[in-house]
Amino acid sequence: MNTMSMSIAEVSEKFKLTQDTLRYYERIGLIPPVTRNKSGMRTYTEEDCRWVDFIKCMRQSAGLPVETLIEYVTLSRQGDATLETRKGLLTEQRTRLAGKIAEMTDTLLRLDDKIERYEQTILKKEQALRPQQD
Amino acid sequence: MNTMSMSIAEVSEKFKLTQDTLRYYERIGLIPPVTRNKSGMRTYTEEDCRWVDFIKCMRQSAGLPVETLIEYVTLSRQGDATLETRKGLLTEQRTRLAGKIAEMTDTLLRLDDKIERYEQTILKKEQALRPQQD
DNA sequence: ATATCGTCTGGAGTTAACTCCAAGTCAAGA
DNA sequence: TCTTGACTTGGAGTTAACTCCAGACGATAT
Repeated sequence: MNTMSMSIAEVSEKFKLTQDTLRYYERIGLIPPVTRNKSGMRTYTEEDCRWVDFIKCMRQSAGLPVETLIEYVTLSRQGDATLETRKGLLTEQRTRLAGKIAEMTDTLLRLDDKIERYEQTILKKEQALRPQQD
Repeated sequence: MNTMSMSIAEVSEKFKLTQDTLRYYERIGLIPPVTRNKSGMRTYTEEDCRWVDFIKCMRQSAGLPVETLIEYVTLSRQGDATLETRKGLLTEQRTRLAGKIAEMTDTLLRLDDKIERYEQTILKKEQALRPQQD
């Protein structure tokens, strides 16, 4: 079921995060408290899912530390007074991320170079092994 | 001193890795054994430094796990017979890295979007606070 | 000769981020 | 009513990658 609300098993499946990780994230305040049913079980609303998605993305792709994200979530729960602060936080992380991407792009070129040199070396080896042909 | 060989203090300074990390990397085989002087101290040759530089780059920028790099270094020390294997290993990591960069670029756009929305929200708030001025 | 400094080693300790587990609750089916 | 299965909690355990430390050694300065 996608509309209304999802069990922890469904959310785990959908976002490829273990149930343990989902509970852990909530426990440490990395995502806001998830909606519960009368027997205390988590029933993720769409809003809850958006948080899971956002946090997963910021952790796994952007690589932001858990602590920074807890700070962001805490600010969010304090309402409009923290809008500027939150924007500042995201902007700073955006800058970091852009820097990291640039650095990784350099590294990619360096790797390409190294691989290219391997190709040359291997080619030379092969030629040395059949000196009489062609 | 840059030509000939450098002490661990100099290498640490140059590559911004602590002496402990340099010794650790060598101990676990992440860089090949470093040249020593008669009293047993490390005296990094240019070749040693190139290893440090490469490994630092692959760890910190490409984010390759230590284990993978140990494998690469081990292969390197086995000579030309492992050229193909090493090239394959690097090629695989290149693909991973390219994927990661693509993913992070998506995330960057997503962050930009979110920041943009913050800007809109903040602007609206400001307008609401001074209703009489045009 | 002695003190200081930079370095050495082996091993223990730390940190971040999960990951696992035991014991308990709740709802549904046999 | 009993069992089964999905879920709950608090807390302990794990993993990767360092990071720190104590005790020893060798070269140089006093």
